[in-house]
Amino acid sequence: MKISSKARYAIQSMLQLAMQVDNKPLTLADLTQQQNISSSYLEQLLASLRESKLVMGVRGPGGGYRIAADLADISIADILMAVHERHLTRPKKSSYGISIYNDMWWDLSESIQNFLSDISLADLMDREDVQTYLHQQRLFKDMTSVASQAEKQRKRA
Amino acid sequence: MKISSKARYAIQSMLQLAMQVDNKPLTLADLTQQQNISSSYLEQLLASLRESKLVMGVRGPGGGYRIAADLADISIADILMAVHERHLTRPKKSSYGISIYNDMWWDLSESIQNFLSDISLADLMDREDVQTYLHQQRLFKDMTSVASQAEKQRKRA
DNA sequence: ACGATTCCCGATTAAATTAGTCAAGAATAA
DNA sequence: TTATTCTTGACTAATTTAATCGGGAATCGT
Repeated sequence: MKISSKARYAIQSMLQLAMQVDNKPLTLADLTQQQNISSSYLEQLLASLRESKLVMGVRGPGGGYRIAADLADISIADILMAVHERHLTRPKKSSYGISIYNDMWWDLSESIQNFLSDISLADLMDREDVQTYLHQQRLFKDMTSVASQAEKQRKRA
Repeated sequence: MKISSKARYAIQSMLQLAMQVDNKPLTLADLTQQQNISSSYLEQLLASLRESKLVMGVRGPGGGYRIAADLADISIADILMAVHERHLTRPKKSSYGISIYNDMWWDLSESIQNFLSDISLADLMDREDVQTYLHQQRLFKDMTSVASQAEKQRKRA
């Protein structure tokens, strides 16, 4: 099965953002480093994600992009729709003469849609290795925050 | 969710073929009439489907295309793979340094793949309205075959 | 064997989408 | 204020999708 690389970039970016401890922003540069893609192109994709209110941009030093909604409320379908706009919708039943093949097609297409709508970012993160990874990140963050506290103490003295 | 129109054409064609009573061949012209698409383009898609052994061509008058396997053995994933070749495969775990985002991506991608592999043409046809339609087609065919028998009788006399 | 039908094959072109690049501007933290 | 970082828009290149054309090969009915 081929999924467009556009979709892959978008989803991978969302995953990276989703995994940030405390939803701390990631810069475009941060995001681009993981995937090998030009930053200006990824920027365009992020713009789409922003328009769809899936991420938000934070300007200035320390800024970047962060997730703009609850992880359980963002589905794979949402992400795909955000980046490849222009999605067709099922014609009204009334438009007469629509063939049975057409009906079958739309049914299929809707079940794919539903499947993808059922997978949230939260679901994807609910895996053992991911959780372990996140746990480590948090530990690391605590350590460094303790260290910086100590540092401030030291300077003050 | 956007599915490429290439995929849509392929799936719709397969559906049309699948619904033929007695797997009687449909010509390119028959297939193109339902969808609005150029016949030469559809021909290219059918060539891919043929290479993947999903359909077979029958030349000469009365010929056309017909399904080349059991309907229960042809999945949506098979059809998609046939028309957009060039499908990536998950990198070996050994290639070191592969990120956790990458793992998550491939897991997702595999679950989509599995989902699509689980939907066969037979499944899609297992719907009440489709069955009713097929039933009517068969009745019609019986009627006309009886009529043509009668016709032959008449000529012979 | 002939003629009509229909798939088969290759090359070529056009349109659409995806991917990448560049440059100037606006917000913000330190 | 200055460095950082997103924002915006326009433009180009590469790739994929869609369409077109022409001739060839198999097969059916007569």
